[in-house]
Amino acid sequence: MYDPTRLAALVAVAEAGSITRAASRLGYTAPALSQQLAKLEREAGAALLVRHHRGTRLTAAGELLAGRARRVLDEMDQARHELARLAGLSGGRLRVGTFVTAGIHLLPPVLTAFRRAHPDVELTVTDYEPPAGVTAVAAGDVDLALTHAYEPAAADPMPSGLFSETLLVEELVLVTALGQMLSEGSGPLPVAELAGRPLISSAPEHPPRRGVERALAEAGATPAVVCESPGYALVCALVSAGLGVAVVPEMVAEMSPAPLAVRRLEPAAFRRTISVVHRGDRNTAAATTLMALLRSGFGRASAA
Amino acid sequence: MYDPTRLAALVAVAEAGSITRAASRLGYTAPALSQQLAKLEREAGAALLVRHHRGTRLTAAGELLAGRARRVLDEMDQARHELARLAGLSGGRLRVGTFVTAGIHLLPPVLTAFRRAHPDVELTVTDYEPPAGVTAVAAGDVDLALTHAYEPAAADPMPSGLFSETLLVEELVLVTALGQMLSEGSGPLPVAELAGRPLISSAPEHPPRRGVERALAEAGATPAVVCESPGYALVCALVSAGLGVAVVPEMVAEMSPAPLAVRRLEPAAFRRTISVVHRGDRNTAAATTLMALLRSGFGRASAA
DNA sequence: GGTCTGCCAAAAGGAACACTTAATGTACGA
DNA sequence: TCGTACATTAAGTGTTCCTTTTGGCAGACC
Repeated sequence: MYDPTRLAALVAVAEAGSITRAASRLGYTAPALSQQLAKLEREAGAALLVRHHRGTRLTAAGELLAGRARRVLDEMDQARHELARLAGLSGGRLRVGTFVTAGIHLLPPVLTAFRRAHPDVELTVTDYEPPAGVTAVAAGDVDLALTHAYEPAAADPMPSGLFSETLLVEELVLVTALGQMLSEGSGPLPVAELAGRPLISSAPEHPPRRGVERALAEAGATPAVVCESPGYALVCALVSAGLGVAVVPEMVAEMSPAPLAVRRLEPAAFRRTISVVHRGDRNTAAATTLMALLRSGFGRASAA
Repeated sequence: MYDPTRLAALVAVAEAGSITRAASRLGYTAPALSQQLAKLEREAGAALLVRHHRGTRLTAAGELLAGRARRVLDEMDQARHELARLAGLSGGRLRVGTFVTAGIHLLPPVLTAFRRAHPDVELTVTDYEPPAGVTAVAAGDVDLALTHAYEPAAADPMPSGLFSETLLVEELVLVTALGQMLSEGSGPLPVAELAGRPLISSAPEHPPRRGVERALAEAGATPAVVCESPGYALVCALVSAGLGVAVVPEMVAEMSPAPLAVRRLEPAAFRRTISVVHRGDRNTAAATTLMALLRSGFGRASAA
């Protein structure tokens, strides 16, 4: 059972004439390819390459295996195309709406997987802050959209003909600058402890988070800075710089490029739900496929 | 690029009718196969399997991919056979002589690799304690033989028509029962410290180790038990039981099933060289191939 | 002759992957 | 209601693979 990646490496060397060139053409470093080819030679039980001082050629055995390799790679390519055609995806397009955070942290691996399986589907990603995503699906501007809803808050009803499926529920956690963690212990922090703390908040009248901001105000947190920017990049940067604390989704806290200290809150009253809005029976095949990937993809994300 | 192992799993499920049966037929557990198939489905971007309550069937997409998979696996099989034929190995045989320790610790992974590449070569492994291995190659009883030579000792000259290639040089180290390590420190132990220690030794007149035993006697070690058994399994067992200390090859000390404390000696005068004895130009193709595997295989063994 | 350049290989460290066992879920038949 | 058969989920462990760094080697060039 030869690893097709290694077979592709062999073919690439045959065509490029050197390991280094083949590696850069495939997007690897030269040592990586050298190791893989050495393993392939061991597995094949024969010398496949002749190392020249001006490149690398294939031996007779190498040419033979490269020939079979081309056929193997061809079969796999055909399989991919056939599967795409069977799924009715070939040549179609897929338009995804997403809010900023999901677009940064969640969507990329899923879209990568989709693209690998269906390279000829035209992909479009558009940024919509909720509830604009729902509107976009309703208007037919996108095939599906990722949205979020915060608790405590009232859930907006779905327009008729649209459906919402929950992908992930995550807690909101407290983030502070490193070394500024409030009080002792590592367990959940009572919300009351936020009283008097300078709070970096989203716009209080920003619909999705309205309930959260009000609850924080009731706990006695002191508004320090109000961020009007979509997403949490700015909030995290300000918190990391020591301007105050903030309550953000767990995923944001963990993936933040700025260093942050993270702490859960008690009681765990703050949550956000990430959902995908779609058209149900009227979904395109591409949309259905992406939704399947979203489901398993988010399963992995929550496990990590 | 579909992993051929996963493709084989899909074919196996198609033929077995259930994941559990396919798994046991392939030598895996059911969860392993289930996970691999789930990944294949994600990669393919389509549902391949229909989970019944009485087994698992393939969907149309699954059947399609399974068909391509059969062809891919076929190509790989053909490639293997062609490579074997090209190497002149098909239907041949390979007889290997080895001393006990190498047969236990070094040869198995190399033979496994050889067998995978050339399943139709008839393999024979025979146990020869040096210098009988050289004689066996000279007599044509085996195609090649692994032998060892200890230092200090005189190297026997090769009979004409035979050649010896060094594969590995390893130090001899001191082993004791756990908790009985002599003196302090973790650096190399001066040989003089062995004076008066009870020594588990190989037969003093056993040719390969004669020089080693004599040097240990000169250092003042007290013979406690003399082992006449080939290999070091018995020596290690006695040492581990606390009957005395011993000086054994590093590889033996590290791979011993009985728990042992290991310490290097100073000066590092004791070594053994593991070589392969062969016929040079008159080697069979199979022998040449195995020697290539031995070279890279021992490279890995020394790295581990 | 000495230096530079291009190419390949070895070593070490970190991230990802695949396997295992154990536990959970689900439909069917007695 | 229980027992069986099948599949999945979860958690832990070992291996694999890729990257960076380093070293060696042959020809080109000054």
